[in-house]
Amino acid sequence: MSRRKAYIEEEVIEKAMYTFWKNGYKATSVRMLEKEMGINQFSIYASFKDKDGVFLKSLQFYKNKLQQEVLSKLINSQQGIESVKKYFYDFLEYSKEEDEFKGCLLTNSVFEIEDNDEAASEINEFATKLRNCFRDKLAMDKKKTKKLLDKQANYLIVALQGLSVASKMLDKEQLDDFIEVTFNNI
Amino acid sequence: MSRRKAYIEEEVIEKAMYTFWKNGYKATSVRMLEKEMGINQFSIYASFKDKDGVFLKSLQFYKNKLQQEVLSKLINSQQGIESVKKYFYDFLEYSKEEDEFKGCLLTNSVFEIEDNDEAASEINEFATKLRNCFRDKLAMDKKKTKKLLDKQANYLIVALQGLSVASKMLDKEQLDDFIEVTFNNI
DNA sequence: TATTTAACTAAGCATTTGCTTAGTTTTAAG
DNA sequence: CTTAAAACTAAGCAAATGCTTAGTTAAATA
Repeated sequence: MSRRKAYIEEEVIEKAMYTFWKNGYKATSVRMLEKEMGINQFSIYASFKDKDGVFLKSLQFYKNKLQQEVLSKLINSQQGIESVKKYFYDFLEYSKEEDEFKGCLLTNSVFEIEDNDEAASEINEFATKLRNCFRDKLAMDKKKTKKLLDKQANYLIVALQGLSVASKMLDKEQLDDFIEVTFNNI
Repeated sequence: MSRRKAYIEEEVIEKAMYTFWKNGYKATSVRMLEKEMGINQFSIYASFKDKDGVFLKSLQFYKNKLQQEVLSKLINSQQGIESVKKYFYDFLEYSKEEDEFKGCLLTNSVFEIEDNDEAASEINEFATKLRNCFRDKLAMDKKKTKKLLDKQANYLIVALQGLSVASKMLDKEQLDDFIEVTFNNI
């Protein structure tokens, strides 16, 4: 009855995601998205409503990818805290492209989502999932009080955010050192 | 011979700094600066050349303020690592205004300065100064190898960046916990 | 007091922003 | 083959962006 879409939404969202990841939300214009996604502005608005809609889908795409390629391996691992340490390294690998560190799209976006509650929810949701996972892993190793588990899980989350920011400025060795010290007393 | 300026540059830069701190570089328009600084656009351009010029001066103002109100007290303290821990708390106090946490202007700006080398230098300069200070404090407490001092000083820098990001999302208690665990590790 | 220099005001410039609309092409059902 | 619904193209909209310019006012010096 009607014409078919000439693009696959998930494919163009992946391209949008990389554009947002590279430049940030505000520095990415709809013209840039048009170019990078390879579709007309009209199609962008028809498929995703507005720029915020594209951004939200991009965050979700990133989140799912990070979930599948990094977090799920951590969750499925039988190891305790050592596998969280490995998560940190895997995340660092994941967060660079052609040796250009770009940090974590979710963490970077914390600075850009003041007027976008849905995006903020996406970010908090992943942080919570990660925190719970860290908590479980911490619980595997030693007997710890509930309070200490919470404290150390939060600590790991914030450390990861620091690592995300720092990956924009520091070299690999310095980041390695950070991870090592982070896990010394946990 | 000529008319006097109706404003003091340092005073209007302080106002600009708070505007950038609150909104970030890209989300701050020259019209907003005009309003917040209380002077005409022409005066902004006459005094500071362009928007980047205002931003750079704002970063320098922030840096000097942080230096005087937080870092210098750390440097002058006779205590060792405990005073670094206190620096973290002082920084958190410094980084909020009317209970609205805003993180660290320098750290926040890491995401906004891709085309501004001078601004990047300002940020790196302060990080280096801080790292050296941390290094000195760490050296006071115990005998440590040079390599370990470097490692732990870097660790504290990255932890501080994490704290800056996290201060936008977490509550006071969680941030307290982070600081506590951070210093268990060194 | 007259002159000269710089600081001011406010209007306006070209460009870019997010988004829309008018009109055309594709597709599948009737 | 006709029809109708949706996907396309490209031009264009109002508003916002960073920055400039033409013209006015203030003040220190001669």
